[in-house]
Amino acid sequence: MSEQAAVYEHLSARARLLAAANELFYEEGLNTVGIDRIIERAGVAKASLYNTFGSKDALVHAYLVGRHEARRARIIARIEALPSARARILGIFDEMEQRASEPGFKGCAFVRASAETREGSCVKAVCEETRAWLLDLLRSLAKDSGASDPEALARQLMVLYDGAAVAGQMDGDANATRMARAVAEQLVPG
Amino acid sequence: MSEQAAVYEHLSARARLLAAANELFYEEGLNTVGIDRIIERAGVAKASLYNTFGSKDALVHAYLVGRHEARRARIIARIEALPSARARILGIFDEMEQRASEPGFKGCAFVRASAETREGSCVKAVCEETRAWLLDLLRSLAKDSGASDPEALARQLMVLYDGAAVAGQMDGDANATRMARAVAEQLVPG
DNA sequence: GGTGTACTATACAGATCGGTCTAGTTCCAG
DNA sequence: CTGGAACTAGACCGATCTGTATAGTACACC
Repeated sequence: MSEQAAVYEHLSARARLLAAANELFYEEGLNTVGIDRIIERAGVAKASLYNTFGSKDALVHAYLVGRHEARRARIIARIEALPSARARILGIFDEMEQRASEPGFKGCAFVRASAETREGSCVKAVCEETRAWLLDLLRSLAKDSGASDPEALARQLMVLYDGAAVAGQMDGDANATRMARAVAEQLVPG
Repeated sequence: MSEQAAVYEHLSARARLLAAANELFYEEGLNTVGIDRIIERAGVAKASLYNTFGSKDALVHAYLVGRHEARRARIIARIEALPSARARILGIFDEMEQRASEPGFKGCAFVRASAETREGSCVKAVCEETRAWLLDLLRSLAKDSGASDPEALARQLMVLYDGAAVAGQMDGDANATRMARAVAEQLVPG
């Protein structure tokens, strides 16, 4: 068992594999990281990976589903107590700023994943799901905010959100998220 | 020579390799596409690739440098005749909208490339170069536009630009570029 | 005609890829 | 005590990867 693997000591093989995939796939890319690197970091036998997930593709899928659920949970936890639609919208950007400030932030996992998969991949479906969820949330909040054109506002906020993540990925700082938030403040009424 | 390769008929081996790399790397990713696929589409012998570029990494680098120069040329050609800083800023978004409307648009090549390379790669340098160029351009235009805080405006426009490209990549339409342009219209004075 | 350059075709090397298989260990439940 | 589930270690498979080496072709220039 590697040094890295010791961190996951008490977890099941499945959880350890997901934790390792979560780090390696996100940091270095789906195709750059091989099965061997993952099982080494997870401290798990190769047979366990194939018993649990069946294939690398399935592990990739599980990794992305986990990312989607984690982000959803973080955003909801962040904004649920906020008093207004406007505050909740800005809270979404605050949540990203927090993540972008942490070391190891590399942008949106779904954008990264979709950059290295062909058209018909199962990755695409998860990406669409998570984007649809976020757009729905923004649309709902835009409506509640009293915007004159909630649909357009939601899409503009989505562009800002995506742009902040990419700029964070490429430039390695959280400044872009503050810029995006500043623009959002101007766009959202109230 | 494959069917695809016939397109590049009159070009040198170097140009054909770059053209093939430009399609395949962009569409499917740096690590997904192997040398064999590239030389097949280029209709070129493997030895020619290694005589010309020396390694796959060097081909990747040349591909990205070509992308950078092509984009710079397109943007400059698009905005040079425009009458004001404001028009030139919006022209940058118009240029992207045009590209995003073409079939096969998959977002920013540099974002895609950086999503599948480790930290210390030579890809990083080209990405920084092209981003620095665009940010400089936006900063200069923001200053000329008479904005009260040109630096902040430039960075906000950069977020919008990045976001538009990503949304185009993920959603497969040019609508996001129009949304980004609409926000830019609000931000730039005049 | 002869020489060099640019190129092609293809076999090959060594590493690594995803994935399978066997054999053995640990440990809890009946 | 026994059986089964969960897991480990590692050999192994065929395919594919980047890169090299060999041998030969087409053509321009002197």
